[in-house]
Amino acid sequence: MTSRGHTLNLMLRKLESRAPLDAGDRDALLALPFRTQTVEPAAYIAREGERPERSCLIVTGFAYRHKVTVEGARQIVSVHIPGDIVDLEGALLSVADHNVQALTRCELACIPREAIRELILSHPRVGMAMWLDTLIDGSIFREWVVNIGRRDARSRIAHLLCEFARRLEAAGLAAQYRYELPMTQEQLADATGLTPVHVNRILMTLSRDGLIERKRRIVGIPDWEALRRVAGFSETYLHLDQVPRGVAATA
Amino acid sequence: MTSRGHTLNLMLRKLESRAPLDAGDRDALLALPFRTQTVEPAAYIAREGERPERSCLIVTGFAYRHKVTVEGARQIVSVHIPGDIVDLEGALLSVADHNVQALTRCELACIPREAIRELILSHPRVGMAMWLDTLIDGSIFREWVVNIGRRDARSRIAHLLCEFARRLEAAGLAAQYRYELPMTQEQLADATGLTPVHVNRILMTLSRDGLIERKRRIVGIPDWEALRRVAGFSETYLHLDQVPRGVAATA
DNA sequence: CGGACAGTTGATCCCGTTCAAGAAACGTGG
DNA sequence: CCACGTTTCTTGAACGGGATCAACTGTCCG
Repeated sequence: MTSRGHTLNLMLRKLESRAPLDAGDRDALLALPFRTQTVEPAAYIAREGERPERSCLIVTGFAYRHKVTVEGARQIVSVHIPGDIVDLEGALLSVADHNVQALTRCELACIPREAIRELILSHPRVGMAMWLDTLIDGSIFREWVVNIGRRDARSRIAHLLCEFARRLEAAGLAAQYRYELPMTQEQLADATGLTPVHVNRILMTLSRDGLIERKRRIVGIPDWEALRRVAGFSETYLHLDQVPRGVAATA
Repeated sequence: MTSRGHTLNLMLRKLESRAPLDAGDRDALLALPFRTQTVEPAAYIAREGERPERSCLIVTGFAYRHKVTVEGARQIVSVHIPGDIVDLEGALLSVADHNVQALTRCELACIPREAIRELILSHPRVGMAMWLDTLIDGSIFREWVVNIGRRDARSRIAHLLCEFARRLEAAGLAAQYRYELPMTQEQLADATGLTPVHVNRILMTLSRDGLIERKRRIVGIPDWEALRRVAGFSETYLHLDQVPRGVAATA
């Protein structure tokens, strides 16, 4: 009972930050059927080519999405943090076009795709919030295209670290530009389109230049403005400001 | 013949191919207020940082979305063809995170954001179709991240050419792997994260190897299977299976 | 006919890769 | 608690794909 409410509250808060919902929307959302599930690091949450049957809310832990080319090279296309809904595409697309894998041990709340479809048909404001969530996802993908396509290795890695800082902070999981990033350098390489060796060298120089501090996988940013400048980072694309306005909801 | 109904029929057909609509949905969609507009090549359709007030359906012509880094490098993040709805994010996001620019002369049908919001709240199935459209957009972005991050220049360009072939064919704008691609080599470079010079060299070798045929900006693919293999192309990510045949058959 | 822009080609350079090997850190099980 | 295999990180040396710089050749169009 309490755990039920608690778990989906995370999703409710996320969606409400994207678009205003009324009491009926909230109740319907919290009444969604779901199954909690704990997966180990590196476990697959979804596989390319499979027919998805559910969408997952990350309650705790980190996950990432990736694709593998025919030559066997892996590219990570996004990293997800607690509160994110991964595989929302599972609700509407008939076949998964990428893999979702756990980065750390994750607690997930899995919701059957039919339940989501019914919810958005009966409560269009919830659908609107989910759509908005997908739009923001898309915005982040676009920035990743720019990051990988047009920034050199140093800016590229700095940009990734800036993005995590702001997203984790917005989710209440980081403060004062210090956070845990549970990714190996190989995974960072796969996220930035570089090699692990080069990622290592760049991290070294960033540390040496006082732009970041590293203790194991804790990242600290002593001078945000300096790192931001190196990265060419501007957080507009994260749409964190998404103030609920305009879409009138009667509470 | 640019009657009201005719123009929006293109959008109706697009959305109907993504999710089933009923008669009421159709009528409401066709009753959307819109303004047709013709823009010249290179004209801006939307600008980063602006507050979007409308979304645009491309009736004829090509357009692309891009971002510019602080160092001035440009990255094209997507290319759009007739029937595509660009800037659907304009309906929900409060600030545009990228530019949209015309590639050729374009006829657009511009719909005010408020009208779209009202439509999806009153007709959730339409909202669902638009959401699905956004999800497929996202899938294409992911593939671009992989393309730019993990494929070498030759595969990268081959992949882009394969993608255009399939998308244009699905829209009824290409047949037998022959189509017009109204992009300069500089724009191809900006789309693939390469330099114009290198794009030129790669196109040369692709021609020399009989993988493509070029006459001005007409691209022909004499041996689809061969180019597909060079590109490592698999069309799952385009989710064309959700699209019935002949979507753009404006007979 | 001339000016502008797109495409082509050559020469050279450099950022990031590749290959290789050692050093930490991290579990395990004894 | 330590011994030990495994993964991750680190560093060096050499290579190469694509960038850069620069010049030339169409081709379109007024």
